[in-house]
Amino acid sequence: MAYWLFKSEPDVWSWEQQVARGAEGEPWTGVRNYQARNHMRAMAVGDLGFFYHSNIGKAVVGIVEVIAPVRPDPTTDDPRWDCVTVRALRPLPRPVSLGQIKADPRLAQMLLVTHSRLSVQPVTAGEWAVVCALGGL
DNA sequence: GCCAACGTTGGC
DNA sequence: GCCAACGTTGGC
Repeated sequence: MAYWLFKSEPDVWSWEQQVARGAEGEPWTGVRNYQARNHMRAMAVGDLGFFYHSNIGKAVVGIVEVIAPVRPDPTTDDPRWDCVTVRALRPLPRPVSLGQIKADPRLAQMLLVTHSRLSVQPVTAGEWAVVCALGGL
């Protein structure tokens, strides 16, 4: 199983909205970047991901699970773009801020730090464990 | 609100 | 295939 990080601006799509979708989940649409798309193509059902609030909040706030494999993004006719479906699994008891992540030497290689604009990114097992611990899991 | 980083587009 | 122009992202 692999680990990922999904970025969303909370005034566009927030963790609260994701939670409200429940077990049905929500397609992760709107990705228009090849690298991010390729990461979604590499996902498998059952993979886990962090839900990160960008711009407002700037923190990892929860954990989602990939529940449907990659398919064409229904929000565009452009065949280049795909989406997966994710459902909220659990919130982090304590959201982990970007500041905390940047301050932790164990997380210095996180793509969130080194490639801050990438909206869907892989997370290593080590990084996953550290962020979960910081978040109170 | 600003601006740096960087990805995409399109002319040549 | 190069590269300038342009648009977007996202931290501050």
